Parts: sequence; C-alpha cells; structure tokens
Amino acid sequence: MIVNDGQGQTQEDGQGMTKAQAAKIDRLTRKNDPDATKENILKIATEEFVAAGFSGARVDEIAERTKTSKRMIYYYFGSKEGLYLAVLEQAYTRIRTLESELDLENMPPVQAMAQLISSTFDHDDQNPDFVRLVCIENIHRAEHMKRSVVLSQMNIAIIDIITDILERGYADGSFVRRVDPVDLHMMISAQCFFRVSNRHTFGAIFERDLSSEELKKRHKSLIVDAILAFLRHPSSELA
Amino acid sequence: MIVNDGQGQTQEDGQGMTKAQAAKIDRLTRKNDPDATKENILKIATEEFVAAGFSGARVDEIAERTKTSKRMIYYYFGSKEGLYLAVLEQAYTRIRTLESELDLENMPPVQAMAQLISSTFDHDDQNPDFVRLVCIENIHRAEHMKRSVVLSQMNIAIIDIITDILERGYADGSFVRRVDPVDLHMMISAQCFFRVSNRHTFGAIFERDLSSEELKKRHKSLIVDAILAFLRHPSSELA
Amino acid sequence: MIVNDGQGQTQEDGQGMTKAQAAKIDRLTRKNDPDATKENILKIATEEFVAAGFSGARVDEIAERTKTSKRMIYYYFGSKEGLYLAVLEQAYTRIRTLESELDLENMPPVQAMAQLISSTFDHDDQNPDFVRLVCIENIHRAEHMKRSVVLSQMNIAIIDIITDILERGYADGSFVRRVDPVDLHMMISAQCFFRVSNRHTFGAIFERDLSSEELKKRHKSLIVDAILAFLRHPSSELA
Amino acid sequence: MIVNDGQGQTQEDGQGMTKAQAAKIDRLTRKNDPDATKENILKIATEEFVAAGFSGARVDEIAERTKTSKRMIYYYFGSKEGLYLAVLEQAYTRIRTLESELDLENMPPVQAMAQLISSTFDHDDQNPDFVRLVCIENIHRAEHMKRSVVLSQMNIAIIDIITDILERGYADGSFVRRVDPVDLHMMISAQCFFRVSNRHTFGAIFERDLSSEELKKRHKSLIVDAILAFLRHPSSELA
DNA sequence: AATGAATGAGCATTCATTCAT
DNA sequence: AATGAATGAATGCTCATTCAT
Repeated sequence: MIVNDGQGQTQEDGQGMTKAQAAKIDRLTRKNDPDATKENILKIATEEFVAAGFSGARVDEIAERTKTSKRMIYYYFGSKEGLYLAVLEQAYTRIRTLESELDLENMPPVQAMAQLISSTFDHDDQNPDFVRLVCIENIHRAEHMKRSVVLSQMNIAIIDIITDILERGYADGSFVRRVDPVDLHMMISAQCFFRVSNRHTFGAIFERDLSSEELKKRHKSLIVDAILAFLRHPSSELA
Repeated sequence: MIVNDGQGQTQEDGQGMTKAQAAKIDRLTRKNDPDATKENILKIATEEFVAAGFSGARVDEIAERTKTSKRMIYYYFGSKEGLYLAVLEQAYTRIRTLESELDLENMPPVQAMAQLISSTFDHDDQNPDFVRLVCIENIHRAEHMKRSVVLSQMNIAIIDIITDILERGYADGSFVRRVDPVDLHMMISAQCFFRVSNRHTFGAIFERDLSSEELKKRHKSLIVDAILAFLRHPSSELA
Repeated sequence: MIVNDGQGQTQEDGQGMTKAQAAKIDRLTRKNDPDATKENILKIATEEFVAAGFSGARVDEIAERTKTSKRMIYYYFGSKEGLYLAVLEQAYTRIRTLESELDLENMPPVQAMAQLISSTFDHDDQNPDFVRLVCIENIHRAEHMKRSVVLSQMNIAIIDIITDILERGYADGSFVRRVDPVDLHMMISAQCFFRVSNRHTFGAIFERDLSSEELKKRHKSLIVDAILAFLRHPSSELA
Repeated sequence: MIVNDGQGQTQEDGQGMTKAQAAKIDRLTRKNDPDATKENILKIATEEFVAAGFSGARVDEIAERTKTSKRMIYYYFGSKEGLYLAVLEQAYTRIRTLESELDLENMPPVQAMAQLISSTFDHDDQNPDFVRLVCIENIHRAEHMKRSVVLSQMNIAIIDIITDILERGYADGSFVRRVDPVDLHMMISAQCFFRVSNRHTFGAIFERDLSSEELKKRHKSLIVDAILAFLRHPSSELA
C-alpha cells in the first residue's frame, strides 16, 4: 500500500497551505476503509434519493455531503443508477430480515394475523424512507428493480407466513373467507402503505396530519379489524 | 400537399416528413387560439410529467411534442413548476367532477356503499396517470399542491357522500361499526389506489400482473367485501 | 408564478371581470393621446435605462410599467435602440435648454465664471440620471449618439459662453492663464461629473458618501476655487 | 507552422483552421494547469466585460474565445457575476501595486505632487480598460464591489502618499491651500479619469479626439498646472 | 484506494421582436 | 391607434461522467 507519498513533501500549515493540501492531510490522517466509505456513501445517497427522487437527486450533492469524493461514487457504484440500485437493494434487504424475525408460527391464527398486520403497520409507519423509495421505484415502473439480480431473486417469506396462518385459521374455524395469500398481503400492504405514501396529498386535502400519534393508534386498530372481519365472514352474506 | 417553407426547400407530405415539420405546418395553417394552445400544452405536459416525474420531465421534450413552441409554455404557464401545477389542478378538477356525478343518495345504504367502492376502484384503475401524478406529488411532499390556490380550496364532496350513506346505514341497521367518514374514505382509497400505484414493484416481486382483467375483477369484489364486512360487524367481536 | 389559469377558463376578479376586460375598459376611458403615450413610455424607459444600462434594461419590464402595451413601444420607437436613442436625445435636449438660460453676459468675468461652475456643479448633482445616461453611452462608445441626427448636430452653446467670459477676463486682467475654451469646459465638467458618476466606487473605497450635503458644499467651493486659481495665475510660475 | 493534433490529422495553420479547432488542439496538447486556465479565462473575460459591460457580455462568447470550456468558467468562478468580480478584483489589485511603487517620498513636495498627477494621468490614459471597468461598476452602483471581501478591505496607499506630500509642502511653504487628502485625490482622479471615461461622448459633441497625442500632452500639463495653482494660492484671494 | 481538473450535452429560462386582427 | 398571441435564437447555468495522476 502506497500511502506515504505525501509525507516526503512537507506542506506549510496555517499560512502557506491551499485547500487541496488541507484536504490531503485530512485524508492521510484517516484510515483507508473501503467498507466504511461505501457505507457512508450509501447512507447519504439514501437520504438524497428519498428526499428528491431519482431524477431530482444530485450526484454532486451526494458527493459533497459524503466524507469522500465524487470520484469514489463512480469507483464503487459505477453510475448514478448503480448507486440508486444499491440503495434500493439495501432497503429491501433490511425488510426481508425483519419479516423473517416475526415468529408467528406458534400463535393462534387470529392473534398471529393481528400481529402480522400490526407489524406491517408499524414497519411502514416507522420507515417512511423505505415507503418513499418504493414509490420512487414505482414512478420509474420498477425498471431498476427488474434489472437487479438481488431484487429480482428476492424470496418473499411473507407469503409463506400468511399461507401458514390462513391454513391454521381455516382448520380451526377462525377464518371462513377463502382468499389468495398474495391478495391478502396486498390488502394488508395497501392499508399500511397508503397512509404513509399518500400522507402529504391526503393531509393537504383533508387537513389531517396522518403522522399524528392519535390517528396512528386509531388507524392501526381499524386496519386490523377490517382484515379480520373480512376473514371471519363469507362473501355470500354480502349484498 | 406541398408546402414551401420560404427558403427554397420543398418538403414532401405524408411519408417524407418528420413530426417537427408536420407540427410547423400545422402551426402555419392554424389561427390564433389561446385556449386550444393551452389545452394542447397541458395534454402533452400531463403525459410527460406522468411518464418521468417532475424532475425527470423535460420542458424541451414537452415543447417538441406540442403544436406550439417552448416559448409559449413560458408565456402561458410561467415556469416548469407552473406548468406542472396546472397539470395537477386539471387532474384533480376532473375527479372532483366525477365524484359529484355519482348520485348515490337514492340507493339503499349497502348498495350505495358497494357502488361507491366500485366507482373508486374503476376510477383509479382507469386513470393510472392520475394515480402516478398523486404519487409524484407525494414524493415532492405535496409542496406544489399546498401552494395552489385552486387545490388548497378544493371542496371535497366525497366526505359528504360517505357521511350520508353511513348515516342511512346506521339508521336502517345495515351498518353497525361506527367509523369516521374520512377514515373510511382513506381505507377505500388505500385499497383502490395501491394496486395501481404499486403495480410495478408488487408485480416485480410477486410476478403478478396487477393490471390483468382477471385480477382486476377479483380484487374489486375482494375490496367491496372487505369494506362491507368491516361496516357490518362491530369491533367487539374481534380478538 | 402562475399567470394564466391554464384551463381555458376565464378567471373572474372581484367584480366578475377578467383582466383583459378590465384593461379594455381602462383603455376606453382614456383618450387616445399619442403624445401622452409617447411621453409616458419615454419616462418609464428613462428610468429603466438609467437603472440597468442599455443591455440590462428589459423591453418587457418597460412595457409592463407603462400605461400602454409592448407593441406600442415598437409602434412609436421601432426598436429597443430607437427607444434608448429617444431617451438620450430628450436628456441632452433638456440640458441645452438649461445652459442657454444662464444669462452670464452681464456679470463681471470672475463672478460669471464662478456662476457657470456652480451651475454646472448643481446640474450634475441634481441630475444623476443624466450623468448615468452619459456613462452608459460612453460604455457603448457613443455609438448611438453618433447615429443620432439630433445629437450629432447639437450646437453647444456652452463654448460660446465660456469664450465670452474668458475674453472679458483677459481684457480686464481678471484672468491671466490662456486656455482653450473646450479644454476649460472639460476641466469644469470633469470635476462636476466625476463626483456623481464615480460616486459609488469612490464611496465604497474611501467610505465616503459623496452625495452628502456637507461634502457637496465643500466640493463646490473647492472646484470653483481650483478653476479660478488656475485662470488667475500664469503657468510660468509653476515648477 | 504545421501542428499535429496527435490523431493522425494534420491541420494547416493560418488558413485552413478555425479558432475553435486551434483551441481544441491546444487543449489536447496541454497538461492540467489550473492557474493557467483561470488566468486565461480572466484575461478573455476582462476583454469581454470591458467591451460590452456586465449585462452585455456573454458567457458563451467568453467561453468560446477561451482555451477551455464554458463549464470551467462555472467550475472556477461559479457564475457570471463571480467571474466579473474576479475581473474587477484583479484590475484593482494591479493598480494598488502600481501606486505603491511610485516612491515619491524623497522628492521635493511640488515636484512629488506633479509626478503623482502625471503618473495618475498616464495610468488612466494607458489603461482605458480599467477606466471602463470602473464606469461599468458605477452603472451597477458598485454592488459587486461592495460584496467583494478583497475589494472592500482594500488598503488605499494613495491617501498616505498624498498626505505626506501635502504635509511636506505646508512645512516648506510650497503649498498654502489647506485641503483634505481624499478631496485632493478626488480632484486629481476626476481630471485624469474623465478624459478617458467620457472620451466618446465628449469627442462626439465637440468633434475632438481626446486620445490624440497632441491633446494628451496639453491636457497633462493643464491638469498638473491647475492642481498646483490651487495648492499654492489661498482661497481668500478669490472672489 | 483515491482525487482535483476537466467536459459535452443538455437544462430551464429569457430576449427583442413580429404577426394577425 | 392599438393589441394579445406568438416566436427563434440565445442566455446563464447544471448534469452525470471521465481524465490524468
């Protein structure tokens, strides 16, 4: 490793030092840590993409807020799109981890379902950045996602979890309504996601703060109730 | 038709003519019609903003597809943001009109509610452009919307409609569950909106085409059933 | 900023009238008065050219502040340059008028010269707009001025006046120093003009407000003294 | 001279090569040299701002005449205004250097004052670009200058020099008239500056070429005489 | 592993001016 | 005498990206 090339040249401090020289010294006092550098870039990039969307985010802006330089972004991620993809992959990977930690197999079906809905609700509520990232990706027709090897092969554990709960519910009579697990996941996701994703327009039109603690509590029980009511009653009784 | 552009060059009509040339000819043969010009700009602008988001859309691109010039966009709308706002206002105004035409007051409450949900479902399904526009606006934290005089004063008829149906339902015993009309509107919107707004990411992950006719039909009845089941049953019976 | 509603709807103001209608009524209640229109344009144009220079001034801005429309500027003055020229001619014409009203022939030479300098001083001091216009014209190498029939044929009475005073001074022994009248006019102008034209840079560097009443009084007597001292003493006595 | 651009194509110098091509070749054969790049931009920018004023100068035009690209102007100077400011600062810094090299302390007061005036005269006469830049800055009310850290903190040596000469002159009786040094500097500047700054309008009106060698010589002695006459004689003797 | 300098294509916006009535 | 609509050519500026070291 060649790091000491700048130490043979002695730079004047205080008076006779350019900004470039100061930056160089700053660099020398830091350890080279590729992983930390990449992680630092990813963190800032996530903030910027979340804040302004893919087109709206600026590579210059991300670089400036980073501890390293713009060149490093291209060194590690190849392009703006590559960086965005890395941000997206990191975000999805984190959720996958969360889902697999739910451990609902040992609860009674109704309770397990209620817990699953609550967890989904809390996740979306506490991760508006992830919600925004998903919206941004939809604006771009999931083109980046489809191109990603990591994301396109993502194994969705949630469907297995739902399937298990449903089957146990049908078996013990807790649930009556027959429903496709993916459809049910969509229904749950819709309710939990929408109040975060559409927070701003809905809030502006109806003059409600969807992020308030009061509404949060009420909506959570509303959503749990609605899904459970749906599962407990057959469609035949409806008009 | 042979058109002489005044510079000694004659361009062929039909086959040997670019879009830009056709637009130019169209301009030359058209009379001044401000409303038509504005409407034409708005139409193209809507398509471009829907396709690429606010930051991603290009004024140059919009202008080129327009019958008029880039200069006129600024003449009528002042800026890219002004144009976007006009697009947004037009989109919302159209829905408001649709909502007020539903005429549900004379239906029995259950049927009225089912019809309202169906209409909302169909609207979002048939207007993915509007859905995308709302998503784009949420990415921008509804900042444009809040700045718009037209939109910030928009009178939301839907809440009155829901309130009426609910009250009639409670009166005749069709509905049991007490719910805030705005909350209910949110629940209905969430279900109808999500399957359009998140079509791409959801489709990519679960390998489902959410815009297929088969799923459309199934989801529609699913959503109607879920909301009605929710309204017909008190929360007390749930775990 | 949104100027047009962008929806083909005419926007009513307070009393049910569009902007275009209001403008039309305004026009109808005004008499068609070409001279007043021209004078109004010239007044606003002078302000704008003085404020921002020739290149910096905007035809749109001038038109907007005018009682009439942009089209009228072109109707009456042909071009931005034509308008600027009209402004310049009006400004110079006004001074010429002032100079011819001085009536110094009947004063003793020393008094007459002192009065002439005072008047020049006061004129520049009270007409910073004219001073700026002359500076702007010099920035443009007097190209507009040279093209003007009115200005290029301007008969400069001031030289005759100075010649008369000088001759009477030499005759009665008040003045000794022989000097070319145009050179003397330049010396007087330089002193009076500079403290107005270079007010801003000089003020910024030396932290002095050259437009203050105190300095004004002091500089005036300083300049009168300097010119008179020069005229009363032969060059031979100098080193 | 034959120039090989390193790509197998040999371009003729003088006849068969445009300026743009020459610049491009120059770029390809040049190593990265930030200082040279900045200096080159500054040189061209000075010419353009001097020629057309701040508003009249075009960044595109400056860039095209530069050895580098428009992008680099923004890389180094941030904006058109930043570039103009750098031009202004460089111009003023150069004069400050000249002023401090006059070395008048060892001359007798009258001779020193005459030399100072001559030097000021020659400076303005030989640097019409600087004079124009000052005029342009006054047109803009010295707003750029006031914003400049460099210029607002500029230490004006000229006042100390004048103060020294005056005091020595009062001491040995060469000068009688008491005058504020800044006022005297203004008087000297006014005379030297005006004949350059107002060369064009004055020349147009009085049909004189103020830049001719003959007038230059005459005006120089005129101005020296006038200032010295002023300093040698008390104000009391004047009318 | 890391970087300051450099870039071309493109970006939103504005300019003085003219057209059709 | 007057005007709202329209325009082409620029104008200042920014973008993601690459070069040379």
